[in-house]
Amino acid sequence: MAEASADALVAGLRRAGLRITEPRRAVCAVLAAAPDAHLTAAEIAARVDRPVDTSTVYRTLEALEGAGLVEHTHLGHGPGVYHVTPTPPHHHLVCEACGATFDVPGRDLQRAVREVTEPIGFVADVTHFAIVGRCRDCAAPIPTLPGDHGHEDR
Amino acid sequence: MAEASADALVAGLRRAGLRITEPRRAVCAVLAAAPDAHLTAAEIAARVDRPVDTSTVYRTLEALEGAGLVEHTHLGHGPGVYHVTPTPPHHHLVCEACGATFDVPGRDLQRAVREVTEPIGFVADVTHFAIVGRCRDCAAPIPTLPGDHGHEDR
DNA sequence: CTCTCTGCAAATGCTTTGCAAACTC
DNA sequence: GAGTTTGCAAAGCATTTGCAGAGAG
Repeated sequence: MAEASADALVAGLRRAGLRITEPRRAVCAVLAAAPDAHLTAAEIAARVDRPVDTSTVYRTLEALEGAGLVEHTHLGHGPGVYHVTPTPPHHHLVCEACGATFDVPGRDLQRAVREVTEPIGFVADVTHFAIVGRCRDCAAPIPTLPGDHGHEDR
Repeated sequence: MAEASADALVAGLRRAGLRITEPRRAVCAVLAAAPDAHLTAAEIAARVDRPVDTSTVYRTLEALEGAGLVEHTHLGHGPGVYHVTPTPPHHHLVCEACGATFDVPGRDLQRAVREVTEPIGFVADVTHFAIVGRCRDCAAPIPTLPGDHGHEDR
């Protein structure tokens, strides 16, 4: 088991003066079990052992986020994804074609972003939104198809 | 500046083999009238002179986007925003506190992003998602400086 | 025992879709 | 006239909210 144990998340909730319940424990367990994954609220609800209502999942995630234990991000047009707050800042890349996601260290990006945003006094949170594009497998092939604009989404 | 006139948008639709209708003309006019704004589909529907159904607005925007004349972006948790494709690639900054949006040239950012994404063969579209954070007024304990940059839309 | 949290159901906001009629080419 | 497009209405998702009862402290 990793450092970001379910217990740590539960402890964080307790520290925030919130009550510890079975549904909350279960959500924490799911998050802790996949510290590197990007899970939607629905996925979390599905992975939980005992049935937990979607609204409870959202409320729990909201509580965890408020305590700084969890972050949520938008990886595309779909639902938001949640994950335990990572120690090192990182950025998300999402392939708009196949939906694959990649984590990249935010160090270099953070520096570059700061160069652009600092002049106007903007403090950026690089981790919150993803950069979309196309991964290696989806980018190169199919240069031009006859009569096709190549704009398949979804 | 390349005036993104309504006629240019209409011409683009025609070039794409699509039909020119009053609703489409009207949507093009609204977009052309605010080339630097980020409009939601609902806002476009509201600004149009003759009543145009929301679904038609979406379908028209989809057509314009497919023709490369319009882009849409997610500036936060809310609805997506649309604007005419700008000549120079640029990026969006959104203040999570006051909602102000800023455009920054994407040149430097694009380069930095490429450094990070190229090793894994990822082709990024930097313009699609916004970077959230806090603008000078909402973030800085620093007193106000003269010569503010950035412009508010929305 | 008190007050928070849960589950259910219904509501909300954004976007998409089916279909017959209207319109463009 | 043929094939797109439109408007309308309704369906889909993701997310939020009201409320009575269950459970934590």
